[in-house]
Amino acid sequence: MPHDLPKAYEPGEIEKRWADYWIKEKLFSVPTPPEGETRPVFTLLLPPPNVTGRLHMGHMLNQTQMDIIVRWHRMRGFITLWLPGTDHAGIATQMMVEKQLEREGKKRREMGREKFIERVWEWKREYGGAILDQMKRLGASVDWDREYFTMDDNLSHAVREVFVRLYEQGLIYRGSYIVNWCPWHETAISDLEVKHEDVPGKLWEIRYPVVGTENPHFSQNRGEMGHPPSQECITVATTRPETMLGDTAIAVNAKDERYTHLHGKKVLLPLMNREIPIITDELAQPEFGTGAVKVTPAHDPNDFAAGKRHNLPEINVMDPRGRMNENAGRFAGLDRYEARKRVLHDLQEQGFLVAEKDYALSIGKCERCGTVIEPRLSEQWFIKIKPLADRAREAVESGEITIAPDNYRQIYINWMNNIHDWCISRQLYWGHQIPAWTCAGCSEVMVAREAPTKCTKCGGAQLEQVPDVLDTWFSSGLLPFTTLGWPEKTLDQAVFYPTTLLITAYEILFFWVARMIMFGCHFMQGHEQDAAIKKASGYAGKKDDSVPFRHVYIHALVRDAERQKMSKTKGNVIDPLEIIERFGTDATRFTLAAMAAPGTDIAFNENRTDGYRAFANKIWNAARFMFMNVGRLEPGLRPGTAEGGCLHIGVDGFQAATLEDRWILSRFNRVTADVNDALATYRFHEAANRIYDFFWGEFCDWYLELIKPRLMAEDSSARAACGNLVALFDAALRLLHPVMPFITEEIWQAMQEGKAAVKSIALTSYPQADEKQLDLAAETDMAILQDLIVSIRNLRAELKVEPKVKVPIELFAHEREVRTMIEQNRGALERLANVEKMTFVESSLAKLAGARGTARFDVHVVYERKVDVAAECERLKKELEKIEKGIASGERQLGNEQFLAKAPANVVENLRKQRQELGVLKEKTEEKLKELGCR
RNA sequence: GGGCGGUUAGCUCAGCUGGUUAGAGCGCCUGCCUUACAAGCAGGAGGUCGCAGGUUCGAGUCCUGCACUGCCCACCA
Repeated sequence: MPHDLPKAYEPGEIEKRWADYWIKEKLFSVPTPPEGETRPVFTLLLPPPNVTGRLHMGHMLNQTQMDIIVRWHRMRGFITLWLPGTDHAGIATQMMVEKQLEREGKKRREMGREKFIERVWEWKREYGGAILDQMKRLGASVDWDREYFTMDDNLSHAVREVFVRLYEQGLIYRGSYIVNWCPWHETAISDLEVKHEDVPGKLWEIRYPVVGTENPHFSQNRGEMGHPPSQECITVATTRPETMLGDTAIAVNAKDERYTHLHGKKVLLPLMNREIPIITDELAQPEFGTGAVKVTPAHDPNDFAAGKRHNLPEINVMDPRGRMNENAGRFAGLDRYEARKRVLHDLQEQGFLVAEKDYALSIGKCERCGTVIEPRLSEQWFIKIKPLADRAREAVESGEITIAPDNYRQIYINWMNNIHDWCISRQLYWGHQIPAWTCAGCSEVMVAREAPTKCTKCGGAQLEQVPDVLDTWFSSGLLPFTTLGWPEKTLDQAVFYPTTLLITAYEILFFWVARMIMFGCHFMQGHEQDAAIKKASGYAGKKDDSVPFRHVYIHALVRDAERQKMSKTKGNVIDPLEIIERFGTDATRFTLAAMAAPGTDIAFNENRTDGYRAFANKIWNAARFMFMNVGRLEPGLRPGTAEGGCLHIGVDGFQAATLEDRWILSRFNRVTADVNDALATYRFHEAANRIYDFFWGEFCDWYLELIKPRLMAEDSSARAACGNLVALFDAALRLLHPVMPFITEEIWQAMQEGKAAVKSIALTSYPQADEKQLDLAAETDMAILQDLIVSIRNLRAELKVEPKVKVPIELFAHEREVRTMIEQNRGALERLANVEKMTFVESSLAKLAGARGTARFDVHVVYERKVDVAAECERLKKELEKIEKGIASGERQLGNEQFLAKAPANVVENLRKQRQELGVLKEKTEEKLKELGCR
């Protein structure tokens, strides 16, 4: 194995090389398993990034977590499928191409649908792969052979099938309703795509004269805004005065006595000079404002509902671009805001404007372009959501799907309970066109799998497909089964569906996760009951399940170092590729993993990444140290096979010959148990930190230092140490691999010298803890030895012993076994504490200057340099204070009968032991204080 | 208007079901190029765990209130 690594750790070159290798060798491709396959299956669907996307930190966190989990499962023997793909992202992509066209002076509508779509495909072919290329740099171990695009033929076919089935089941309907309309995109968008923003605004009060009345206060009204009319008026308030042009009623509450006398009368709509009725409806609440409200059914959802109740006309006064249309009289053609100004001006001039008040309002904006949403009446397609949502809620309530962290479970359930019908049609070109055709003759609308040739109603042959396309989330909601071949019945579905896990950001819990659950539960009901598939797949015992996945893990948001949400407008976006360029993918991945405590957002701080690059460098140099020694002592030595993931004593070349061997083996098993445990519950930070502490703080700081003397001996014990080193290093690399795939691959491959049984460390076994390899005695002894070494280093520092000078020490051990243990590890002690001569004495040394006492031993550094008495006194006093505090609290508890009665035995036992040790320490410390003459 | 989270060392954060004297990294101070690593090694300083109550033998951890802060959801003119 004398494989020399370059002296400097340079992640860039290494990472690029292995990322290419993994793809070229198709290491993570998962063919449909053969008949009779019995290994457990792990399936994960990559949340498809938009084709227009550029990799950001959120993606990277998401992918790091997924890749960790995926690699971990693969190494534990699961058939592990991670399915990648991209989303056609209707609005986003169309916008991108439209902007491109704009620069050429072209417009989408002028170009026409077909040409435009062809243009989008061109764009997609050219730029659409960017985000997946960026993913490759992250090391994501996805199956590239199965890469999909949501507009692929097979997926589009599935989308049509789903649409038709839902329509046939009465779960899709079409109609004119108020939708969120984006005047910039000129399309409807769903509730979820509207972002609300609180802004200071105005509330205008307008009065509508009641037909056939006199204003009793006519004369007194002079002096108000404008010239008041001579009739009695009803005053209403609005934040969108331009919509008054489409008013078709005034509503008052039936219980509101102020207006009883006006029931059944009409008002004259100002500016439009249209008579509209006064209706009684609960829409008007007596407590609010004047208690009267204008009703504009075509521009407000509440008014729309009231309009339906009273059979009011619906007058749409705006066109798709947010300009007033022909229904707006002389305001036609004006932009809605210009119209607002003019309307207000005219109202005031004519005496109808009563007041203008400051008012805090929440306005909805299009999440993509920021244009203020116009609630607007239009014909759209909807999914009747309740039946789907009920089942989707149940799937989570029943535990068929788990959602972690737990609080998101309730959020999900609440949302499902308050859900509204989903508007799925978009007035875009780019997307899955709705499989519905309109007859030019009789206007009949037909939904069908293939284009019909003649009208089912009138027989006419002039049919045109409905121009609308489907909401992007409609198709992505189907991915868990459509990517596995649905609507055909496939072996892939039987094997890989339900997928195992979904890891995603909170942001798309409703957009995507909820929709997948609804669609999955609906369409995959009973899929596993297909006997033929079941038999062929060999998965007969698989739990029946229609859900798209069994577990959902919601990860945190990545913020900037100041905890601000990253956004382009703020200009605080951290580019992961730039971070990777500077610190390496491994260090960046490690940062994200180490900071990903469930439930809390991550403030990305590159200082941390810098620290983890240092960690990678540490590993690198430890490897160089290993190679140096192995090359010298045991060339040709390679790690064992590590079948089953354990560190096999003997088989894998590890021999627990010495204290440090027993200790490191025990510690390795502990860290292994902890890491496996942490990953099982998505505690990525814990997994990462445990490995970090083990590798650096135990393996490098202590184990490597401890075996150096053995390695230098050049005899059989040196070769044994070599064997241990290789076995441990190999195991540690496997443990770390899911988090830092590149550096572990590089070193592992070097260790294998091209003779490995498998093509990558990714295909080896993950370490599993073995309880039999835990060694409490070794851990206790090692702790004492470490304590002793640190104590001596401490004393040396206090005595200001020159770093290079070896000092003699005197030791007193309270117990014979401790003395024996120390004697047996004399070499280690002398080396690590820079000791030259060790002498045991028979009585306490604690009170001597240059000495330190613990409950187990006293150690005295023999050195003539005068102790700094004042500093020593200071330190001792502080320590004594601490000890006394400890004793006091221990005493308090141990003297408390309730405590003795109620606390668990081990707690009491530990406290007693601790109390006793503190007693010894206190005595020693006091004695020493006295000896030094401290006051 | 509802709901959820955060507040622990100078900074960034751990601390899972309450149990020894609350941890890490970075930064800071002191000393070292000790033959894997100065991207390193050794040692050190630094915290009344937001505030006030309560439950408990025992609270950073559970409960209540308050303060500050962030996020999500909501068709009130």
